Amino acid sequence: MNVSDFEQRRNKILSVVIEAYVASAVPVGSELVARRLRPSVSSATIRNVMGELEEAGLLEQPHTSAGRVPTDRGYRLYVDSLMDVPWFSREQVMEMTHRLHGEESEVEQLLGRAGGLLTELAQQASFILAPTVKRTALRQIELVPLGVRKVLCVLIGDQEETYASHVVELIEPLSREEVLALVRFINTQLTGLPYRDVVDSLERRLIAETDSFYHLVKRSLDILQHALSTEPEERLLLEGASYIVAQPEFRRDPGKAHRLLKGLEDAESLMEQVRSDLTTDRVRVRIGRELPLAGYEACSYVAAPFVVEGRVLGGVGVLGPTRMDYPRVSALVEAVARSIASILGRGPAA
Amino acid sequence: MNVSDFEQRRNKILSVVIEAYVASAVPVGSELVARRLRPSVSSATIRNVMGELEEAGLLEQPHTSAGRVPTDRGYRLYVDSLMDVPWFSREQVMEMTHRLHGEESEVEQLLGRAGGLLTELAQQASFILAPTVKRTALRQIELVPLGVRKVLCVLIGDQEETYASHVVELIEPLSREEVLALVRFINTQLTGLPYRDVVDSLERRLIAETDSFYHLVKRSLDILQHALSTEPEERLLLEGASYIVAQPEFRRDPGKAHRLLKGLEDAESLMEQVRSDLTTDRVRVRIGRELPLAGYEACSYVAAPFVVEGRVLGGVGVLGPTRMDYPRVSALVEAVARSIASILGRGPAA
DNA sequence: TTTAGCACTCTATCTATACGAGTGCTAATA
DNA sequence: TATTAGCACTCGTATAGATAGAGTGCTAAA
Repeated sequence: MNVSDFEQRRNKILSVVIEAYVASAVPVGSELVARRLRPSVSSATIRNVMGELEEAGLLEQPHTSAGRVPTDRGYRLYVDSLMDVPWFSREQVMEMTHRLHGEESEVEQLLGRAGGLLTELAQQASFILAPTVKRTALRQIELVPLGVRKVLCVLIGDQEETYASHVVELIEPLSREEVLALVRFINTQLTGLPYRDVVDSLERRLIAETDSFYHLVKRSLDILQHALSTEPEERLLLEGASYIVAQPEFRRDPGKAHRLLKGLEDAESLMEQVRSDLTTDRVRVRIGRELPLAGYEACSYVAAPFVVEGRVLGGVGVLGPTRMDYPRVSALVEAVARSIASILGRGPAA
Repeated sequence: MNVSDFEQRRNKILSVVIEAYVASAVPVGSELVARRLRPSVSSATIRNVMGELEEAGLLEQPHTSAGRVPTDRGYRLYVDSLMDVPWFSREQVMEMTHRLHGEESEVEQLLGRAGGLLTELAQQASFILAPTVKRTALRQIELVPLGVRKVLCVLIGDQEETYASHVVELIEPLSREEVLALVRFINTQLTGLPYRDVVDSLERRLIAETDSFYHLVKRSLDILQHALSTEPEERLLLEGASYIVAQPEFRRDPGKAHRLLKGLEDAESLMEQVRSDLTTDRVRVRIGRELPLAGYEACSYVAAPFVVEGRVLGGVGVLGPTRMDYPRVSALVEAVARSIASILGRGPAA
């Protein structure tokens, strides 16, 4: 038996342990692994190998006389090189896409359905990182006067259906004519500018200009600054928190569940993490301690971006205990992300 | 001792039991009650009275040799006639109002802060029933063309800062001129109409009219129908789900927690319930089985509407186990509701 | 009417014990 | 040299019995 054969068997055994543990949530013993292994081997041999796997830091024992449980590193190896991600059939993908199309074709509703679908199919909590105007570029704005000192500022982004409205209170009254002038000014001078840079750009102009534009720039700045300051960079739609509590690991230790839910309440930090993970067009898996967020100690997520015309518009993901069916969930998350991308890409619900 | 004295003592004892149980989450025995009672009585007497209270269905024993626990009916009597709701000092109210005012003055942010405040002070989950355009009357609409067959429909309500935007896909292209005509038509012909009636009204006109208006009515109907169909009647902002899991009753029985979180996911039914409870300007308390919602078996909520100029704009509430500090939570919920109302009433953040 | 006293009930806790799952090691085996 | 049968050992879990303690309801006396 050469080295490669050795490796292969080790890996196979690791996979069996992980898959059995994922299915049962109970530490896996050598006997069970031996029974599952294709070329029949004795449990004693398995024990030796499992000992090695433990020394390698891929498995661990809850206590001396228990079976083995995968470590974060064990899952990592499995996810990176061992698991095979199932393929969904054309029909299944069609079915999913069909379910994502629904009565209402707005992006908001589409993402809501996607969350529901993920949660239902994965039987886990799911999250969706939804695009907001603020990450796009200014395509158009509209001002709707609501009173002399109050105006609704409608921001429209250059990507599919990104828009937002914000009420802005003004110190100085704003006349009808001024509104028209402002809209014209902004829609001619600032289009194409990323929303994030709009305020900076206006501030710079304010310093430079002293001419007749000054007033326009000043007022635009006032309004856009306020409108943009209340607009979040992203939104996180979370669904299926109840599934967290239902998992055996969290039932056994309600404190763990509490900490996770507590952590989830600070959506900000999860968003940050997910965003930084979704820069490429790939499924990302974060396992246990790889997630440096308070409360997520025993959790993993699988996330994938939806990419339209080369741009990452947002992402979807499934969140659960480290004991997660990574192959299945990965396939699921990727399929849903692709479905969303294809729906968004093809524009209006066909 | 006359009948009234009897009653008074019974009630006093019920109150003591409830307050002790709320504080400790442990069944309350006669000894403890005797020690707390002002005019010193023996535990034997208390036992007799507690026996009566049990017969009356206000207390119950988890098992023969345990102390007593309040029933839903016991809490109900306590809430209706026995508890005294604490008063917040002027300073405390100011402090709260101050915390509700924040950097951002939009209603959305205000309500978000209110939820955070409630959750933090009550150490329980809180919810907020937020007003939407759909429950107000049409004050103005604006149409922003996003493409030849796509338009952003901005709905503005006749109440403080109620508005919404929806993208509407059109079958037929829409020209600039048509947009102007439509906006003019809607903003002159339909203002003041409750949004709920807008579609009906247009449909009736569609049947009646065959003249030149027909086209306008038809297209308005198309757009408004789509825009309104995706607009919810209400929104429910839920916060502090983690506190639910932290409560001892739910820690002991994770299944209960799971059922409640599951129930919470269907925000629709909770909204319905809360809305129907908040028709008057009063704090409403729902105790245990009085909430006919699946999953809420061992839960109560305390809710209060925020009322501006005689109209119920929305509501706030605290949700937790039936073992809740009703006096404190009631005071809290009412104070927050009033604060919100006063901020909304006085218009822009003063 | 109240209360001291007491027997009774039931749970929670502890201990002891047995059980069994799973391990690691050793020695025999192919 | 790799594998495996065998076995002693460990340790968690399940079971049962004993104990303590909290709280009750009842009775009889004050």
